[in-house]
Amino acid sequence: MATRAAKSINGKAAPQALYQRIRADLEDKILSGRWPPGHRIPFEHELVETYQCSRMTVNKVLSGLAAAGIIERKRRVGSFVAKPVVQSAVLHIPDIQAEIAKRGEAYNYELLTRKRRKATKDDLDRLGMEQGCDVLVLSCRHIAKGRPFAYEERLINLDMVPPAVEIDFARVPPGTWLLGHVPWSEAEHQITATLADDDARQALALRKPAACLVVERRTWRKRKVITSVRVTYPNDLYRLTARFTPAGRG
Amino acid sequence: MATRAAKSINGKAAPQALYQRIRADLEDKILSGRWPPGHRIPFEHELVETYQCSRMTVNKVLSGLAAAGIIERKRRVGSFVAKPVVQSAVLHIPDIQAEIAKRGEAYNYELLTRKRRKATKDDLDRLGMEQGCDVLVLSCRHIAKGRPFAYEERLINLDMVPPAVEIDFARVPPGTWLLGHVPWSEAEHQITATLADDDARQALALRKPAACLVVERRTWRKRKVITSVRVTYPNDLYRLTARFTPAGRG
DNA sequence: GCGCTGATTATGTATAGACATAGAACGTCC
DNA sequence: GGACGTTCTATGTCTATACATAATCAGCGC
Repeated sequence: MATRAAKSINGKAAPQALYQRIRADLEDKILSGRWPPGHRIPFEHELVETYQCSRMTVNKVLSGLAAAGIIERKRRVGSFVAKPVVQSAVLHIPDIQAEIAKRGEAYNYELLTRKRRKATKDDLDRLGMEQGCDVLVLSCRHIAKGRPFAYEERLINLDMVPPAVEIDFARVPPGTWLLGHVPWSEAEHQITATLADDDARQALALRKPAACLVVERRTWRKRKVITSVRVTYPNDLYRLTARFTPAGRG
Repeated sequence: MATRAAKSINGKAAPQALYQRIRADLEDKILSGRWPPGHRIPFEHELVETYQCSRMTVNKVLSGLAAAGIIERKRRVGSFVAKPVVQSAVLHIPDIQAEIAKRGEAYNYELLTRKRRKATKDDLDRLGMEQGCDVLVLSCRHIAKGRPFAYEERLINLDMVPPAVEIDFARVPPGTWLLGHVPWSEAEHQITATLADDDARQALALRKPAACLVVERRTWRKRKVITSVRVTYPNDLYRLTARFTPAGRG
């Protein structure tokens, strides 16, 4: 079993070490959604059978996945795909609905516009894509204590998230739905301060120009963009906090 | 060697598993600064001697530390304490000087005020501390291409960083110096958009009120605050980006 | 039905031994 | 001196085995 070199598992390029290939294999099953959150991972002894290696090796893989928060393990019970993290401990720009609820304020949400179209050049720009795709274009606003709290403009890549077209986003905010249903592997935020543009000013019911915090986020799965969103917060209503520890030092 | 239970290494509470205690022990040596960046970690076989365990066990510890970015390992060479991350891959609010240099723009820096004092109530508030301490109070501005780029107000906890009092911050920006000389274990950012206050407006040479991005950061080592800084960027000159991947999914 | 007990089982931790491999150090040859 | 192989060694990976431990489950007595 110690022979290195090729021995491809399911036909993809072999990284090198056996345990890395096993890990890549399992991660792929999970991140691709084939094994959804809550799905039971085969027992260690089954994986030993599957990959024809020792238990120590699959144990190393599973321990690593658990440490990375991708799976959860319970003694005597088994290992399961972890629920997607609603809110990364790292960057606290979560689901706006949950955010407001946590503060104990009344939450309200309104879908302003919804359009499905082939991506325009501008859409592709915002998504950071080259190739065309179908997109769902949404704008909405979030209301806390009766006051407009955030204005959200979102693009969803329908090629990556076909089910999104079926969802009634007049009832459930797109961010909430996406967080709960679409696994992602990478995210990028850009944060700027600007004076609200006309759309935003209208949606936020701002009389005169005001400083706003603008958060633009793009989310990927496997190097393909899932969604791009720009959220505009009036200056006095939002405060973004990010707290972290250099990897693993907690 | 398989006897669990106590067996305290260096007299601190034993987490439980041997490899966890070894890890805690090494991490402590590193984060406390006793083993500074670049310091050579004992060879695996030496650690085996020290902790009286098998090489697999110390290997697991060292691999973990390497995965967490706390140490770097090189075959045939050894393991070394990693250089402090100048710029976390996670939150990109780095050294302003380096930032501007990377853009290839002319950089200039001016110390505006410097004061040493017993922390006032307000200072303690900004540091998030209860207990009094000595602080160094600095304000300065960063200039790119001849134009004020950022206004920085900083507090340094001199109890945590005594050498700071010796440094000539008219020559080297405090952020640059601190990043290079003081290890930290945790940081928190708060980001808001506001209209520049008077101090900031003057320092940034803004004629009229303008939307500014305000980044407040506090940095800790071992639960004690090292420094607190508030940086104000005129709206059109700065864009904060944060890119990340849920732990370990790279 | 209820609560206790003990068996079962998957994971958690640790071991010793083995071979692979990258890269530094050293020596050799031209 | 500089371009080469060779050796040496610390880390990288893997195995087979062992025992610990937590949680579940079945069986028992009442």
